[in-house]
Amino acid sequence: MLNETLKAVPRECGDCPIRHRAVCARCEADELEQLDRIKYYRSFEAGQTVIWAGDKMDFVGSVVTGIATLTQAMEDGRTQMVGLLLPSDFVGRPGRETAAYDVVATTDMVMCCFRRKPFEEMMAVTPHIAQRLLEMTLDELDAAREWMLVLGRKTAREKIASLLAIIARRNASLTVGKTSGPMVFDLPLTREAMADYLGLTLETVSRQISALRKDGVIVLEGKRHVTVPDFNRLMEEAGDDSDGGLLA
Amino acid sequence: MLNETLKAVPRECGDCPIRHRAVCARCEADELEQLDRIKYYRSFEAGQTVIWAGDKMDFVGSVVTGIATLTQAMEDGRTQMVGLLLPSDFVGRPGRETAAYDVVATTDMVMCCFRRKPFEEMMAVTPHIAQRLLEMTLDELDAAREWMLVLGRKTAREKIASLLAIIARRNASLTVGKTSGPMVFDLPLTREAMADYLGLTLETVSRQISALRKDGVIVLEGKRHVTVPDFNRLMEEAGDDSDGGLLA
DNA sequence: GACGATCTTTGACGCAGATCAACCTTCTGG
DNA sequence: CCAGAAGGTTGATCTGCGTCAAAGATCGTC
Repeated sequence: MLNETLKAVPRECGDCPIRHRAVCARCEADELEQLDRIKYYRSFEAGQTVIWAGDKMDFVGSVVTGIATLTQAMEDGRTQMVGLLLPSDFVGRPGRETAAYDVVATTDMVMCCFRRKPFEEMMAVTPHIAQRLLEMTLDELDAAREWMLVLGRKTAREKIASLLAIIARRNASLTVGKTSGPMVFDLPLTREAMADYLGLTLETVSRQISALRKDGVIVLEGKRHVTVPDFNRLMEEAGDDSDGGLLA
Repeated sequence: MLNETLKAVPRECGDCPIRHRAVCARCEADELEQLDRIKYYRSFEAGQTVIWAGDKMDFVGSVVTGIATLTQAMEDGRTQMVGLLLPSDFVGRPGRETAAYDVVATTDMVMCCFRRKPFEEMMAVTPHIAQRLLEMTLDELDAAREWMLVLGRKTAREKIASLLAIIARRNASLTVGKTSGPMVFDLPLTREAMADYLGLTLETVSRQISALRKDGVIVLEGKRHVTVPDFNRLMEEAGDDSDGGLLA
């Protein structure tokens, strides 16, 4: 059965939490109105599959709240996460009929969906949307390339530290101010999902998290609640130069 | 000193080999004329660095002929290739001042460059360019995600087979027709560059290529000239499903 | 309050691939 | 012709992480 969050769906663009970051960020009032006509909200529960790779996909959309993952699987069951979708991230590709990846909600999630055909038509005549989508896609490409370095060249410990740094930094970007001092956040992923993200096994993930805890790089309360007393220390463990990669 | 190829630079858009595939693919005659005013050709010799990560970059452009690589390096020297630039591929990011990655020519190469500022201005008023760039960026993102599966989850043998399959398929897409029968091509990369592409050491690359040769998956003449007698066999070795990923 | 389900941790062991090292081939330049 | 550099191959050994296995923690359900 649906919980409270899931039922509180219908919204106006005016008070949308991702209004200024999503694909519609640059739209004017009249453009929002047009979008409004082709949009609808969908809710997903944690663990629910949004779409399977290969399925027909007749919508595109934005994550409004919650987190989803993009994963690719081999026939023998090996899987690799290829995208982590946070609020404001875009799902689907204009001009493509079928989904290229499995999309799974890892937390309860709300999406703002647009019917694909009308969205494509609108994109063709609304530069604001295409421009914003280009910008977002370029950012994603940068993130994917950063991730390729992690997958290809980093040790297990560095991989875990990199993931923690990415999550910590993202949370910091939401919590304005608070430049220094310990960072605190909850891991939105299971150990298995982290393993799929990093190209590791869940056992190795568990071991390396334990090791980082033992070495004082992080403090754990329960399995998911993390405190990072010294972010620079974490960055060193991740093998990144101190200034830090500046991906969104 | 420059060789013949390098000196044969100046061209007209009319007889440009990448006219229909590059960022200018959708441009009309008048738009080409505009582009012509801000464009210039640059030649690079094999091994030459086009730009270093972090350097100021006041142009963007397309690879016309030859091959370049995009690589990312860690402080301790570990490097990961994050992009392989073939003719028609775009270099640089509108709106970004500095290069994010090292770009190195691996063969003699010619680029068609545009001064960045005028190009950005033109993009803002020329939907054809922005649309084509979006399309190309989405394709690159797909390729990057395919690559993430390779880096994160495939064995050394599968990685090599995957790389060979990608190169073979690309060559096939240029050589029209010829649907079946053995595929023949030259490796555009050294063993070390392949290692950087695949997150391996050059020794492992060498060993796995030897193993694939011994098992009859490929036939080698010299170090670089490869024949693939049975492409489906190669795909199996790559761990991909037989239909084959359909990235450009 | 016992049960199963899901997630997590930890240990023992083995192997794929890294590391270290030697040597071969090809090419360029003096 | 020889020297040196660059690219490549192959062998011996080491090790980080995967694999297999067992058990703890937390949760919701009957």
